[in-house]
Amino acid sequence: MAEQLLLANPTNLRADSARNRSQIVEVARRMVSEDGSLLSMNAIAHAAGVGVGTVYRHFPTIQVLLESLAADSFAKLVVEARQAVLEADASVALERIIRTGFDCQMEDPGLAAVLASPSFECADILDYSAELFSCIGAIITRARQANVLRPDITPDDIRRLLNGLAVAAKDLAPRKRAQYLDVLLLGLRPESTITSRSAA
Amino acid sequence: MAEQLLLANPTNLRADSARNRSQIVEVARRMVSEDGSLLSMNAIAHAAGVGVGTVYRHFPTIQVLLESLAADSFAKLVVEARQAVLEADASVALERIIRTGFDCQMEDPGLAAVLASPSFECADILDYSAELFSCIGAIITRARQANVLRPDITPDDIRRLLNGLAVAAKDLAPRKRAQYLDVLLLGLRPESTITSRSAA
DNA sequence: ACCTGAACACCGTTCAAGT
DNA sequence: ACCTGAACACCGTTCAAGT
Repeated sequence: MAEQLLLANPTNLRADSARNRSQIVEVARRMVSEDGSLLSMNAIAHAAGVGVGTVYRHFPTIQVLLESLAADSFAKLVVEARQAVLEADASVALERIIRTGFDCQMEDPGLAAVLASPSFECADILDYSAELFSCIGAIITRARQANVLRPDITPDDIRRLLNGLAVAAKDLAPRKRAQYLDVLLLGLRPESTITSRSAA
Repeated sequence: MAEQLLLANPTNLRADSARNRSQIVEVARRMVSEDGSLLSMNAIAHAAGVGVGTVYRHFPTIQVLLESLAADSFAKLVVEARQAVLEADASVALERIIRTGFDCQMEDPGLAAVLASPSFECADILDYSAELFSCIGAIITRARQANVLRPDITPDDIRRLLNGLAVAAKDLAPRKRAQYLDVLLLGLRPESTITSRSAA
């Protein structure tokens, strides 16, 4: 009952198990950063000097592995989202949480992949997601009331649009990325608004 | 020398070859519409009652197969793009070509997949792409001069942003899709503009 | 010319057998 | 408890052998 399934960073592991686990994580992280995207359970096992079954023992599915690799980035995003909620100005809060979501995805493509997945399997990732959505919800409610956001936008819309923007901005220079983010931020403003902003 | 490689709709085929080819296309089209995305060469061959080698003879790679399936949609998009160029008003032309690009991708997810691919393999798809880019280029040049488009946007940006929007809008209701498109259209307008548009 | 399908090197995933 | 790796059912792709 008190057992926690699919925990990304379990504790109380046997010494060799913990060693294997960190080996696997290290190898997988290097593989995704090198190769771009595709990672294979068998290849990971081989590179980590471990049986395939050991990889599956720690990460019963590829989704779990991906979520585990992105857990730290996701936690960081949640921390930043909480700070955005505390922002006094509704418009600033909105821009900040969207900018943060975008930046975090650009820093860690693995996080972008996880945020794009239809559902989560790790318990802590589920928690992070709930927390993030709660922050987004609070901010866009305020933003709507302050008339700095289109009234038809939901937290899920923000998630989807950020995912789409991450796809569009993949492999582009920071300046281009900033332009794309600007396009989204401007487009999210309610209709019939005077937009006059200083160039970056 | 006069031989055309990787043609999507070759002519002058032997009778049985042509029959096989249309069988393969038919099966593949049904598979992508049913299953969503993944299609397997071996599965196609089996479902089409044909050897695997025959599938490879007609479509040397999956990319070629995908491009062949999307060729008609792509041609339609190019026709619409040409009409958008003829639009008198620069702003109307811009909105029209973007809307058309989005709508065509929504109608045929296979076209969206092809438009998202980093490079093309079929000769006619390359032609379509060049033509489409030419249309986009002409329109955004005009749009910039008319001050109805951010000056830093290139044709490739339009392509990327439309791809991203297609990802974001996947599986959503038409009304939501229209909202997302609105967000992009608004966001593409130059800064310091009064935006006052009637609700859809 | 075109077609066939066994064969190859890979996947993800499982599970009896070991320690 | 945990690990191993052969084994299974799949991939994409090739190519000798058939008609």
